[in-house]
Amino acid sequence: MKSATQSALVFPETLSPATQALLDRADALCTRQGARLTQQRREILGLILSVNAPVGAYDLLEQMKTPDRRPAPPTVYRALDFLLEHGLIHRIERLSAFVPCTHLLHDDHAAGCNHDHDQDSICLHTAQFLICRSCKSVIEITNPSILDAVRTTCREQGFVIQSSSIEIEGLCAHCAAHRKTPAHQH
Amino acid sequence: MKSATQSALVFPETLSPATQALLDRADALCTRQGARLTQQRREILGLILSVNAPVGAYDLLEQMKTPDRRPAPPTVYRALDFLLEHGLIHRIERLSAFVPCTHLLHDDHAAGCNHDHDQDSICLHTAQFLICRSCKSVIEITNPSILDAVRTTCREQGFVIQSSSIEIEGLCAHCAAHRKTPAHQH
DNA sequence: AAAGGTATGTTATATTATCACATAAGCTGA
DNA sequence: TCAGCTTATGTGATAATATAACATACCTTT
Repeated sequence: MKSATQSALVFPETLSPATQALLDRADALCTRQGARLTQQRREILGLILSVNAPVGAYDLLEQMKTPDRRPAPPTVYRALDFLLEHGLIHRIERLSAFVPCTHLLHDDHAAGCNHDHDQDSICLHTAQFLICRSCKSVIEITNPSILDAVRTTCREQGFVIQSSSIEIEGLCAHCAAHRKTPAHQH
Repeated sequence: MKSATQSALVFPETLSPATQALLDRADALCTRQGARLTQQRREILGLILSVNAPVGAYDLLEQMKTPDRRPAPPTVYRALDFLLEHGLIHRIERLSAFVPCTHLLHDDHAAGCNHDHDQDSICLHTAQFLICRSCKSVIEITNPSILDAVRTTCREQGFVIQSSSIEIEGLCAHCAAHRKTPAHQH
């Protein structure tokens, strides 16, 4: 009776060249920030990058096990903390799971900033997620108008943002289209 | 060695008349929705209302214990699920804790709608929280422009919102003012 | 090599949440 | 009223997520 979660995540045997390239990029970003993307952190980021879904800490832990090595939870959590702090991944609160930051994947100016902001130098690295309850997909969106509205409100209140999460659960376009529309109520 | 959390929440011995009034109001709201605010649910909502802070499930559990009665976790979680479904409380994901919905406390039109929305009949009962890391205060804000921005984005994407949470962590105005402003970095 | 910071290993345990199954309580219609 | 249904609760066990505390290793600078 394994204690692993029942989630059917598929981890590839080996990392794709594309993933390797992203890891190299992440490495460069860390270096630029005076931080070290150690082998272990790199491994864990690699696992997160190579699964097309949010991954739980214990999924990672399972995946890291070999006959030789049985890492304990702190190993994973420490790496996750590092990756979070350096803006390489996000935690999705509602799922207690982790995904790569889209900026690492797509942006050209990726993580130009250094992420320990205070005052009103809020960096755009704030995450917004659409979580589909049906197909479990999670997509990260970056909508400046949401962010602006949040910023404005905080400024009005004198509240200093350090981090924020915006998580929207529902049905993605695809799943919504493939369901009989349920009765409306109001 | 109690397993209770170390949080120093203060629960009053008895409920204030104001809290009682809110409970009656909640009761009426439930009735209107064809649901029953049973004695147990009422008790738990009462506890949440009477603490001026987010409360964890196990805090509630501790508080409910008497020499006669040792409720188990499902008792609390079932009541919390009910209260969430009926829009009487919110869960703060980042804290794994619960607070009353401000609409119950303040609004006149409180929870006029019935909360199992689909399609684009998104009800305003969506929560937005400012969480102070220093003093641990949590305030719920209701900013239509944030909500509008979220709604617009979702509509563009074809995403059907079922629920959402917006959680902003940082320093409240008071705490921000009482700190030496730390060095800026960018 | 010594010293100091950073990173990792390891054991134990804390904290949060759910499952599964039994019992009770409230509601409805004959 | 009571049989039968639905809803609510009790109870024991356990799952899933996360951290504390302390030891060891590793890396860099002197």
